[in-house]
Amino acid sequence: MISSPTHVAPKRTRGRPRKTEGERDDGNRRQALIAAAAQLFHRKGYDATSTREIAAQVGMQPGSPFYHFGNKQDLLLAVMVEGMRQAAVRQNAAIATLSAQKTDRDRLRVLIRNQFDVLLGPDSDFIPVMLYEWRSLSAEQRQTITQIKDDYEAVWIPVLQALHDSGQLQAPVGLARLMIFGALNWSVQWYQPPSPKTSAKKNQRATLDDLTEAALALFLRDPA
Amino acid sequence: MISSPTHVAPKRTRGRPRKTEGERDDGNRRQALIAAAAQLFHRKGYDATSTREIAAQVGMQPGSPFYHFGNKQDLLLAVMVEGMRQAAVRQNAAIATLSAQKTDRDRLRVLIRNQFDVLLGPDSDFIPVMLYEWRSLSAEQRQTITQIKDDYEAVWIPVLQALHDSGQLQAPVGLARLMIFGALNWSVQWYQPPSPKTSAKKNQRATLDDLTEAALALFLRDPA
DNA sequence: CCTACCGATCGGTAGG
DNA sequence: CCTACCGATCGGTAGG
Repeated sequence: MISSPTHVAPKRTRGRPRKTEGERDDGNRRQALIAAAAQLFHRKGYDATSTREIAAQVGMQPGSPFYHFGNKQDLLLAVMVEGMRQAAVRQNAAIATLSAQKTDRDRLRVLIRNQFDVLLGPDSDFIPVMLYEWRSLSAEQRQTITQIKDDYEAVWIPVLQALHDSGQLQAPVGLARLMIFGALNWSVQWYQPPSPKTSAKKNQRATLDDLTEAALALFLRDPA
Repeated sequence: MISSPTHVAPKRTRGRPRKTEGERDDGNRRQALIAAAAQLFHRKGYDATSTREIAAQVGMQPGSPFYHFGNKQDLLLAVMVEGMRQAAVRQNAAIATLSAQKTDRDRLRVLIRNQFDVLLGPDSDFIPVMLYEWRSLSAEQRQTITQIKDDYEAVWIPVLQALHDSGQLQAPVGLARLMIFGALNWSVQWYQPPSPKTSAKKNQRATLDDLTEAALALFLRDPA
């Protein structure tokens, strides 16, 4: 076997960060761009973030993101699609763990808790970008996201309907769903996680579990 | 009395729109800039709106807004301050009309209804800009808005506390307030007013009164 | 993916 | 408030 140049095992300590030669590089840089974009779009907003900043964050040159994405808008769409993919995976997993004898209230608890996790937990840059940069998408791109989001939210409908039928949820299901999502999604604007250092102190901030129980207490009545 | 030049009553049909000569012009152009900025910031976002567009909308030259405002950020702040001023005026007026024998539920209804009006009613560009362009303010400007907003929201606290004490509101008052505002504020993202033409038709959209009743049904239990 | 580059736009200013 | 202007930045591209 003729040794190819890639066998030389070059010790590159200079230059941009690159995958070791044997590694499959397929979507790796692309994923890095999406993650960097999500973080910057979340922190500074879409319009206020330059493609140069995103490139710099992953060690690329200013023009290089356009090798992976046709334009800046496509990168924004990729962030949102990736976020919804993760959210749906988590939501499906959370639902799957529910045993049959759980109550509808338990089901809603799981959905709400997962939503807070997606909004405020680790790796939670993607969904806030989707929620707050919707306006920057093209009409066609919005359709794409709308479809994905509708699928995600559809899981909530039967749970809310069951709660409505049993009298635990009084508002019309359609408006209730919109307002509940609003109450949860808005937490991105004000929630600050409890600092681990002062965890023993008195001025503890609310945990995601606290938020979940507060939401349930706010929306649901006791079962009849 | 010597006739001053302003008495000539010049018939200007050319040139930029100007106030008739006798009129006091003090903050008039400034107010026009604020209103135009509010509309454009609401529709396109702060970063995506150029000061040139704002100037054009009120018939000014590209550099002229900077005669009224030191920079673009100051104009954004002015939009928000004006919005909060209007919202506070309306809220105070709404509260003042409440007779003493009204229930706490009635009080909350009035507050929620006013909030929907401020968010979705006529001249409702200002508050959405405040809610969704917060990030674009400087740290100092945020303090200014925070104080005004705290005053506005303070009115809600005793009402929510009373409802909590009587068992109609079960969630902790602090978190309940944040989530209720979230549910209401989020309506900016999805609400579309009923079209007047098809008002007799079947596919009616919700009115602001509908939203208010749905919100009350969602948050409150029947009094004990 | 880098190099080198461009046209367009933008916030803001000097001077009247 | 207009005229005239500037420096900076930005999204994006050609060619390798």
